[in-house]
Parts: sequence; C-alpha cells; structure tokens
Amino acid sequence: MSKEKEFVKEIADFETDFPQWYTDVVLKAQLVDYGPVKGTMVIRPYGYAIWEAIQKEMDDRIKATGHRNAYFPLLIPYSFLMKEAEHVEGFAPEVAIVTHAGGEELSEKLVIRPTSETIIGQMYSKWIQSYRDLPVLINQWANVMRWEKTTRPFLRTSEFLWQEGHTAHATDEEAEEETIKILHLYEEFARNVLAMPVLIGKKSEKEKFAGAIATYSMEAMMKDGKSLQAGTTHFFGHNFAEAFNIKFLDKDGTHKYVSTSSWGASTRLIGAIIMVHGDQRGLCLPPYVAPYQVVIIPIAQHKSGVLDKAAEIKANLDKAGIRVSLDDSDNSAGWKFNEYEMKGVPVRLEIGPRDIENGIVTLARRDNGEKQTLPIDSIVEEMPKLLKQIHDGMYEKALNFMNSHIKQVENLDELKKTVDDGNFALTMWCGDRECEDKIKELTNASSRNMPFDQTPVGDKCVCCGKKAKHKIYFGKAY
RNA sequence: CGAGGUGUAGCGCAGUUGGUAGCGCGCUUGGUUCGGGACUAAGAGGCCGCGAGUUCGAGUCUCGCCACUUCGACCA
Repeated sequence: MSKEKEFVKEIADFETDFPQWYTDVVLKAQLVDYGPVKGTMVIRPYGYAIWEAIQKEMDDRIKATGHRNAYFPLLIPYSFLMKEAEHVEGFAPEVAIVTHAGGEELSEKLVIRPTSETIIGQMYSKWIQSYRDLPVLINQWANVMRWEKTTRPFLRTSEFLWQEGHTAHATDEEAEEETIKILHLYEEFARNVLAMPVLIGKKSEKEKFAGAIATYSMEAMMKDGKSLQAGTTHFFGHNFAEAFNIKFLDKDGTHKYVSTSSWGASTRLIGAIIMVHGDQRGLCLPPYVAPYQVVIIPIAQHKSGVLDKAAEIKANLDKAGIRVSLDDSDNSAGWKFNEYEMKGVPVRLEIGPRDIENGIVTLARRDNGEKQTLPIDSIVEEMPKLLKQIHDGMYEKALNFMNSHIKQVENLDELKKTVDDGNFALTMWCGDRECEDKIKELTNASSRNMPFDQTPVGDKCVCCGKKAKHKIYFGKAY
C-alpha cells in the first residue's frame, strides 16, 4: 500500500463512518482539543481563526442593519429563569448552577446563562419607558452553557460561543418582521461567506424555542444527508415582555407591552462548514473564512533563492490583503501537501528551482484538486479572482448536492425510505402534533422547517391523509 | 439513568501460566535527502487510572472506587 493510501486511512472513511470522520478531522486539523471538563472543547488557534473570520463578517452585517453590540453578565439569578413558564421548562434541565462564591453558600443560586433572554429582559424593563426608546436593537457576542448529555465538538458542546441578538419593538408586526429580516441575513451570510446553501423557513410548534410564539431556522444539509440547524430567529410577541414587565408609554398615552425577538448563530457554523464541504482528504474551507487562503510550499528550499522568492511572494500577497502562510519548516514537501489539504487551505502555491527559472509557480486548488501554473508577476492580481471562483464553485457544488437530495414524498413509506437514504423529504402536513410525533417515532426524522413559498406539492397529510395545511421538510438531524 | 467497552511513554497500542516495562508513530541530536507523508545512526521519555487484598513476588488474580468512551434514553 502506498504511503498516500495509508495517510487517507488515518482519517475514518468518509462514506461509511461519517461521524468518526468528522471527529478525526476536527482533532487532526487542530481546530480543537477536548477540554478537561467533559463536553467542553478547547478551540485551538487554527479553529479560532475561522471563528474570528465568521465573527467579523457576521458583525459587519448585523451592524449594517442598525444593531449595536453590548455585553450582559454571565451569571443570571435563578429567579429570572423562573419567570417565563415555557422558558424555564425548556432550559431548567440543562443549566449549570453556581451555589457557592466567596467561600460561602449563596442566598440565591446563580445560573450560568444558557441564553440571555431573561437577563436582557430584566434590563430592557428598566431601559424602555417611551415609544421614543424603541426599537431597541442589541447584539452580544458571548459564551453560553448548556449541560448536554452527549456532545460533539462544535455541533453540541456544553459551552459554546455565539452571537445573540435581542430586540424590542412597539408592535408585534415589527418584531416578527425583524425575525424574518435576520433570517434572510443569515441565509445571505451562509451563501456569500460560508458557500453554504440553506433552507429557511418556520419551525413547527414541537420544534420551536422554549418561550417563543414562532421560531424560524436555516437548515443546512450535511454530506451524509442529515440536517444541521445552523441559525435560528425567534418571535416572542409579549411573552417575555409580560414576564419581565417591559412596558412603554405609547403616543396615544397608554402603557403597552413591547414585542421582542431574539436570534443566534454559534460556533456550530464551523461544524456545518466541515460537514458541508469536507471530503476524504479532510477539511475544505470556504475562502472567505479560511485562516490562510493561500499556503506557499517551497520545494528544495535549501537551494539558494527558493526561500527568498517564496518570502517575496508572501510579502506581495500580504500587502494585497490575502491571508497567506509560508511553510519553511523542514518537513518534506509531500508531507506539507497533505497537511494543508487536511487543514483545508483553499490554494497551494508550490515554488521550486524549476519554477523560479521559468518565472512561474505551480498552483493547486483544494476544492477540486486542479493544478495549473501561473506567472509569478500575476499572482497578486489573479488571487482575489481565483478565491471568488473557488467560493462560487463550492457553493454550486453544495447546492447541487442539496437539491439532488431533496425528494418529494406522499406517504410514510416513501418518507422513511427517503430519509433513510440520506435525503430530506419535502411533503405536506396537516399541522397536528400527533402526526409529527408519529413520523419521528417511525422514521427517526424530525420536521425541519416550513418554507415561505408554500406552493402545495399535494393536498393530503403525509401521515394521516387528512387535508394538509403546510408544506414542510422532514429529515434526520444532528 | 440503562447496557457494553477501555484505562500501560506525548499519541496509538502489545504485554502469554503471576517472575527485569515493550512496539509503532512522534520528540531530541548528527549525516544523507527534498516536485505528493524520505533514509540512516545515536538518544531522551513510565506512580502500568486510584485504593485495598492474595502472594516470596502483581501491569497480570480478587474486591472497591474513579475517569473516559460506544450505543440507547435525553436535548436547541
């Protein structure tokens, strides 16, 4: 067996053992390490750099829609969590609680935030007095903790990083409009930054957020045909306003409850990138979030001039704002090729004595494996165009994959077969919780969401056969 | 919480009937290499998960505990 095949064997087989492949890649590409506390992960510099790129792009978009960043405390009085009935029911089983501090038992237990609706609601009740104070549009970048029973790096960890937006509005219409506006922001972000196609729509009652009137989500399809909820937005109406007494004096001189929304996207997006774009060789990072967009591998670097030329190319790309790394370690060139392919670097430039003689570099694309040569003089000019091409190619490929794995179904047998084969099922549903539960029990698939385009694909519920109310996606999920 | 599995070098593992602690990778140093995971020589590295017991003697046998892990169950 060749060395190359042995290497490939080191990562679990992509086709047959996708979960293990995922874990291998996450650890071997040095995105994370397991933390000493069960269920936590240490995000290593290479993984964190992806998060920083996501943060920057997302933050720009959030601010462009008029939101501002703020920060609220990590610890929340236990009583706050208790104020909204559904919310406490949803989150109580998975919160971590601080009982002691300063060497004494606390008179009131403190919850480590699983999400910040409650503490932000408390503050909004102080801050909001008049219709002139509205809307309040605040976002925070923070860590949260949910004590999950089983965990997987990025996809479900006890502690994770996210942005959570919390808004308060004068009317329900305005608040719901906000949740849908942000959902579209998420979709645009996934498409243009992560090269990741998603399905957006409304969640069922069963799947919605604890305490919400309506929850919307973007669902991405992983390479094994399972779904990952990659971002959600929630419309609360008066639920939290009543629980936290958030009222304003309106123009007509009467006190009214505000209407609130919240929305979040987390480090789970990194897991989505891995499972949407990865392949048997490892990660394949979308150019706009890749910590290094280009890696330069000098060949026979001990020969005079090679490292100098490589450094010169790096300096020029640096100047042009391209994220670039030069690996001048004394590992062999072949080792480096495999290393950076596993780490998902979009573009590799090889520069050796032969290239220098000819005034060219050899260029290899991670996304499709194509190799070409490029005059050294044109690298800086060509690189942004190439990165765009790679991004577009990756989106196209993922979109084709998703579209070819969505099947219309009309009955339970078809639904089961479809999701078992690694597809999403698009179908009609009567809207009853009973049918949804039955589908989950029979097929292990859950409802994903109901698209905004509700053009029917039938008139009978896939489960009970009665008149259908909603067009909806079902799929197995992470 | 239920059922299984595993704890031995940084990582992955072997260790027979109880008798000096091993292998591969990685790491350090030197030499030869360098266009798809190079070769070679010499090194460093151990509380065998923790605690009790049996024994002349325990990585190995017995009991207890702890941790991790897989599959369920649970779950934004």
